[in-house]
Amino acid sequence: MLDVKMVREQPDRVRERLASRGAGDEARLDDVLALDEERRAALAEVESLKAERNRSSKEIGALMAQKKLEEAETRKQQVREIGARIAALDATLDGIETRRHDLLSRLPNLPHASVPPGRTADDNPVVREWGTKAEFAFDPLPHTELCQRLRLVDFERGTKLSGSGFLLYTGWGARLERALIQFLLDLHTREHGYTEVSPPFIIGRDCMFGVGQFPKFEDQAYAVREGEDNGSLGKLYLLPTAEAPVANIHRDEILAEADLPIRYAAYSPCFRAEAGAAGVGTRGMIRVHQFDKVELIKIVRPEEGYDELEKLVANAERVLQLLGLHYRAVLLCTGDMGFASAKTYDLEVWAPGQGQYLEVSSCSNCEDFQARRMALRYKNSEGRNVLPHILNGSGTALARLFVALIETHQQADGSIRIPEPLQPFLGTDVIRP
RNA sequence: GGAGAGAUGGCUGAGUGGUUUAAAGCGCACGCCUGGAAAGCGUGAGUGGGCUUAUACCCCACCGGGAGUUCGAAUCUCCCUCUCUCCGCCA
Repeated sequence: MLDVKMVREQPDRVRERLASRGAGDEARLDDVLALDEERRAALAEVESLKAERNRSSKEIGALMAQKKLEEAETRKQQVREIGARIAALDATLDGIETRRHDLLSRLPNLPHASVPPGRTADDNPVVREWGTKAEFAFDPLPHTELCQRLRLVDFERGTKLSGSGFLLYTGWGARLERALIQFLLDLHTREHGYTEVSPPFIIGRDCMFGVGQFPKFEDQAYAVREGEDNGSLGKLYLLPTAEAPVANIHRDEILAEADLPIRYAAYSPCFRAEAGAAGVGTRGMIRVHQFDKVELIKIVRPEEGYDELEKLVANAERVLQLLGLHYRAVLLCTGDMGFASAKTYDLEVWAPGQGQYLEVSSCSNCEDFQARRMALRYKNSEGRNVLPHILNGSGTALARLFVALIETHQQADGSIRIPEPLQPFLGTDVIRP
């Protein structure tokens, strides 16, 4: 959520930054400003009436103590009228505040000044490349073929169980998935200084609102029904990313400055309805309704936000380097960024069997956008409450990493060579048919 | 799932309709005292919003959340959530 005071004081800058996203959000800015103005006018009026009522009620108490009952009755009648006006104004004010909050909560974050202008993913500059595209003396197979030959994933039966977009990992495939999760968690906790947390996979609305998933992207979430028909549908949701619960761990708290920076690493499955994306790139494991991910979350002082973002990206890149996977880092342009983010790097790993790069990590600094939504603050050395920057990054998403891994390290005999750092976790150096 | 008890500031805990602008204690910060400390004494200290150059003053709201009664609600009524104890069920 944007700071209303900032919107009020720098409307032109806010308008320009919103416009740079190219989603037309700046069109709603005038409504926000008008509602804000209305709110403050109504607030001034109702507050002065309340002050008057408070004074009068106190006087009535004094009159009654002095047994001046008739005078007290007269005053009561007067205050009753004030009360009626307050009730009416409060109702008006409530409507204004609801509309203002709703509008404001649907406005995306402002892109940081260092974010390149652009409209689509084609405008994202590549900021870094590591390794080179794997060369093969044979025709590399796509992961779907590899999975079937090595019995790593049973696509048909996954679909039988839960519909398209759900995977049944089998044998070495299931074991590889588990090994990757453990490899990632150990890497980030032992070498990168993150504290491991394991959050609930079913979460409340407040978590979804806090990170900016709700109210705008409600149709993307799976809602959970508790029991048969007790009306609880919609209160709880399957998490779309561990970012949602983990970033909210300290919601509605005032941390000490010494608590920062906070760094969490969390494994979770991620559930995404992908409404409207049916039939687009749905083959195999590239786009699915459920995938595993290790997510990294940081809560830091604003002055350290962007240094921490660079470190976060480096932590995610380390994963791909250790697994010997060629990748590139791109900086998302203004038009391609997510709702809550002020600046985002994506890591795209090369998948030889696909002949394309796959997004396996997205690392963002959301600045204070989420902290404001969830009322997360820390007390600084001057005793003021400050909104920290909240960062999130995939470290990394698994189904696609799995794809890049087996496609990159496939060998002529149909086996998969396992990169050395992963071998202790999997218990083998090669997966054979 | 059933029965009971409870939710007040950083913590403990008083307050059951009006000087409560929420007592008191502990803890905290600063000052005095001291060679230094402890003790003692004094002062201060919550969150959000409005006004404002202001993190000054003043005003509004906040005693788990929401609705209601009243001139006036921490206090009375209703609903919800959560915590604790006991019972049942259960990986």
